[in-house]
Amino acid sequence: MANIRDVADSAGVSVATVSRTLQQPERVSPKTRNKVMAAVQAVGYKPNLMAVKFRSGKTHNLVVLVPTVANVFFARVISGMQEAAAELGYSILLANTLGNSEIECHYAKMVSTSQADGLIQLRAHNPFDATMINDNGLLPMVNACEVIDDGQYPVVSLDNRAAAKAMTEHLISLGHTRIAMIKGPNSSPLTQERLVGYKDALAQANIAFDESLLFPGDFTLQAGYNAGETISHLESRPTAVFCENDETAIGAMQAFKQANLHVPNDISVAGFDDIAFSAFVDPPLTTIAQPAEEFGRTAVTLLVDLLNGKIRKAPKVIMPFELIVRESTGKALG
Amino acid sequence: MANIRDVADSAGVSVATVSRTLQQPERVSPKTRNKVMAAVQAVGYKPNLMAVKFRSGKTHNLVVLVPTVANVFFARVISGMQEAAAELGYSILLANTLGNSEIECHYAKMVSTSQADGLIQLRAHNPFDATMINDNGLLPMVNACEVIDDGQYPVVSLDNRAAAKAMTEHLISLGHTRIAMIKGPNSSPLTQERLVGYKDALAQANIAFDESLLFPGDFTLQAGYNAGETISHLESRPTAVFCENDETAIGAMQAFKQANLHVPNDISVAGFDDIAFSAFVDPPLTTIAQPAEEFGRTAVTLLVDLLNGKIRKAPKVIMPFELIVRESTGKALG
DNA sequence: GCTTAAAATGAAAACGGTTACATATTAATT
DNA sequence: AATTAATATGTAACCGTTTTCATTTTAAGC
Repeated sequence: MANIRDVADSAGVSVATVSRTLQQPERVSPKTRNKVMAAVQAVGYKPNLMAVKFRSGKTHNLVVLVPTVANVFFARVISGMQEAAAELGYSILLANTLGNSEIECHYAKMVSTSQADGLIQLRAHNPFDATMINDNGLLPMVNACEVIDDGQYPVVSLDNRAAAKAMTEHLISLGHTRIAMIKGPNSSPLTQERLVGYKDALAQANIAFDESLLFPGDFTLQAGYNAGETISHLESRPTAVFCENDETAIGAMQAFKQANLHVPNDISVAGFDDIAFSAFVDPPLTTIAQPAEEFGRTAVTLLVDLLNGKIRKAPKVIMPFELIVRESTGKALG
Repeated sequence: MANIRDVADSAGVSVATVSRTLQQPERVSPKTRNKVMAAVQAVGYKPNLMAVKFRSGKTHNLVVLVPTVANVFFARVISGMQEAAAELGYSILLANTLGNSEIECHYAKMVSTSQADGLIQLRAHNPFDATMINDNGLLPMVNACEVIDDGQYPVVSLDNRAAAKAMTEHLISLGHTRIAMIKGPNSSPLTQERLVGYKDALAQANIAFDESLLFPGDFTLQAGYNAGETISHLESRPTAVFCENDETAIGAMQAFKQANLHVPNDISVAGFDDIAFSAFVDPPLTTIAQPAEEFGRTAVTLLVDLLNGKIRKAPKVIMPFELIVRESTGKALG
């Protein structure tokens, strides 16, 4: 592989001149510039970017910790990250952590070992351990979607409480009073927030909160199906079910259909996230749209700002949500 | 940040000894080994992996070109890659290329500029251009899922022709003779192969191939929906539709329902891929299961073998498929 | 205890760039 | 034409490792 010295020799100039020609062409005379460019072509020179990154101390890599890349919502977020990163000249190193702290820690080390400049975490968990503390304080991280809100790191999130409240209000406005909720994993703060929003709406409508209408889940189709089955066979069935994500809702709807319950006549179902599938299930799912790609873009932008020292205090960005009413929710009958 | 020299000073040894202690501990005496280890702890040393990679010439990064990370099937493939890569000590650099050759080319450059050791391409397209040719021939690449079968690069794929034939035979065995096909993008060889398999089965059953039963698609829910709508309003409707992936099938089913067609009584629907959603739609989708994660694992393993010079001739790995019969396909009525 | 082989360690070069500083060249000013 | 300023180029140090080769220390053999 030809290196910069080969180019210098071929062009009859010094390596410094070659480097300058490639980095800041305006600093070298047109004549030598041409000579150098020709030599680059002639010897087939490709700068060794590993050397560049090493020398400059900037890798232009960003590590992204994703609980599951197979999650459709995260896939959209990642897509947005890729775009923004490409525009800003960064590459994304994607880690599929399965929510495992050890795996997270492993990838987080890439930041402390100079393999990546910063990290984006999509789970409410600090992936750094004591051995990774930097001399000058915190390692550069941005926390998105699922967030730990301790003011240390920039955060980009949704007002999950308000969104859950809006959805619950929608169900209440349709006449529902027995509204079940299929939750996400308890470990996720997001789940807690949405629960609070749900309670807010109930309280506001003077509906007593009923613990027995809460069902466990983990954001998967299967968990939604399982909870849906349980709900189907309840003696006093709720008339509406609010699911903490769309996969859960789709799984639950499937269980209802197999139990011969009609959605929404027998039971209304609402989701959260507005993944692509939600508009194509039967009936199309009422849900909360989140600007997933924008989450990704914003997280990357914040992180790059952080790396460039453009951020003093950790900002907290709240993204807008939108209630999407489709056909899976309807008037409470009976 | 403490470097290897700080450790050497702190331990009172040379940098060479520190390096050896960390790389090949057996080559240094137990006494100094302890001294060095203690010094590493004391100064909080973390090797700069950028420097290591630069020096060693091995980045242990693999670039993966994915047309869309948001595609559920690819998400599973990526998941398998991550696993295998982690086991082998490699990192995955994921590029969301949107099937755009320029973006692919941009990321492919990472290999020729020593930012990554090799590349995995999930699309049937050579991402390298003339400027990226290596002195010693081809750049290390493995082609998976959608493949160009020119014998230059290792390949891991499905026998798409056989799989499509199996599915078509299944439909024929249910009494269907007018079987429509909603295709993938024409640019994909995979689409052509599946079409051939479909024709194979028709020919074998002495059913004339009818060009008018072919509908265009691009693997998205929306394309499936659009084709489904068209099919619904056909004067002489087919009794079965074979879709080239599950998203397409789910989109089409939705269109059929909205046209008041019952699946499978009025029309049978079959998909391809067996994504998670397929078991949770109504009715559950008959499809071809592909070992997606295994595709990813195999691709990574092949690439690493290639990098280690363990491969002489480009191997061609054919993964097994499985026909999954669920409730979206049924006997042809009338 | 002396010689020799083996093991442990250190000094310094190398990897491929960037960049501060010194020097040479050109242009501008009088 | 001489002086000065601006521009262009070259020299060499540097980034943090690994690794070759030389040297020192330790162990083994007699």
